[in-house]
Amino acid sequence: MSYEGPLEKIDDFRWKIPRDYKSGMNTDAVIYSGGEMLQALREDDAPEQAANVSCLPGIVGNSLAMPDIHWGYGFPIGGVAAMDADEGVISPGGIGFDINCGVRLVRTDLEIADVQPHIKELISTLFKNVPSGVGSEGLINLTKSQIDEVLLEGGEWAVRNGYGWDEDLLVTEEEGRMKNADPSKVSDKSRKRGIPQLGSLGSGNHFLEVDYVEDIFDEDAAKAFGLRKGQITVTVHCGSRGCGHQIATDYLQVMERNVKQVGLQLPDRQLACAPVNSKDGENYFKAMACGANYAWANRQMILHWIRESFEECFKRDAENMGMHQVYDVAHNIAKLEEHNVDGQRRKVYVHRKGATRAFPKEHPEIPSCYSSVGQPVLIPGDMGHGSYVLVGTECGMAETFGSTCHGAGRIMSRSEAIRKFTVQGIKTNMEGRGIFLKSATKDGILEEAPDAYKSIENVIDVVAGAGLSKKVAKLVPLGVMKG
DNA sequence: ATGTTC
Repeated sequence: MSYEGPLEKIDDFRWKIPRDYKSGMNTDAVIYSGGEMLQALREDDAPEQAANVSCLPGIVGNSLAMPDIHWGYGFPIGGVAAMDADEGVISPGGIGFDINCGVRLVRTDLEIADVQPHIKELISTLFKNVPSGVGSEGLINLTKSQIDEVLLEGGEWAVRNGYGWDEDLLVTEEEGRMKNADPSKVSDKSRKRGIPQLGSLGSGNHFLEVDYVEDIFDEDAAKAFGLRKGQITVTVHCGSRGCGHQIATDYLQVMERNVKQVGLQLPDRQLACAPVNSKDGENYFKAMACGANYAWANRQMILHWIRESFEECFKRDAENMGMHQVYDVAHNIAKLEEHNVDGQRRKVYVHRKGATRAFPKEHPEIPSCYSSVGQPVLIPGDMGHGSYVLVGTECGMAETFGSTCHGAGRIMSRSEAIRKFTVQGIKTNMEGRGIFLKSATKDGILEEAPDAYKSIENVIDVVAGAGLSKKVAKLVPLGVMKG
């Protein structure tokens, strides 16, 4: 599938699909892209999906898409859409199946020379301590009342039960707990899938990575985030496992029924939605919050095992190694937020699907320790080329409801990658560049081959060039554990 | 992403 419609150049980084492109569009769609990514942009149907999103009732501002846009369920992955808090809709397809898929970054006081000689042992220890892979199960047995506590309290539950430090919550989006969560809106099927999987990494593009800080671009922000050149950091990328997936599946069914009942005309049935103030809409938002809380508890537990693994390997306390969390941010979520729109202050439900919140300095919802510089934004690249730390800007707040990209974005399907690459080829290539790789499965490596992804540099150049966020640091892997 | 087509 490819996109044949209009893509009007606004400037080097902004491309518009005007609202007269097709009937039913309420606003323009604006895609942030540029350079060699423009070719790939037209090669799948994602721009059409960005146009479709503008047909949803109550959309505020433009339908937006980040440079790592690619085809997704209903909404494009890389999409951002704000819906009016009184007259808008909420749509599970605008959040994604993996509710609160996100990234957590931990810093250390260790240097490359401390870790490089032990990287195989360290990755193997992480592998032993953090369950991973398709259908992977955690190391604890929750009761039904405990899973409800997890859904209600998120990261707070994990810290209260000994997984991590109180300070971790202060540097987690929403402090690790969405307050509107209501476990009674989550199905038993979702609980059943969630119970055994809490505290596991999962599969696909989820990973755990030991990196070093290769470069610093913004000294002030890096200093506030506790980052400096040559330092070892750890990144974890995962989400809400089968629990969030089931919540999305359950409510897509509910909302498809709703769309049919009220006779809402949509260009794609995968845009199934319900008014934010309807019972269905409210129930989904409460259940989505539970899925988000599950993911924060999950990443919190994994952080605990990361600290334990370092302690095991280096025979020092995590505190002594300075293993403080820098931040944890979601990139598949909807949030009720206040934004300035055409000079007016408005409450909107911001859908971010494969898009990362990026609030600027002095925003009341970011941790006070980062208030003078802005919110840390964590962008994983492919497993061979590392990740970026960015910081939110006023421009992003004004143009994209405080949002930016979420990663490199695939350019090759999983099946094509499995056909095209070999495990030995990928491993040899990565080891040649000093990166040790360990995975639960052979296909896990093949599907995530670095060359199956767009260049993270190109994606970052667009969001930085457009001013949606600012580069702070580049992290390069020494060791990768694939789910 | 996902008990990878309940």
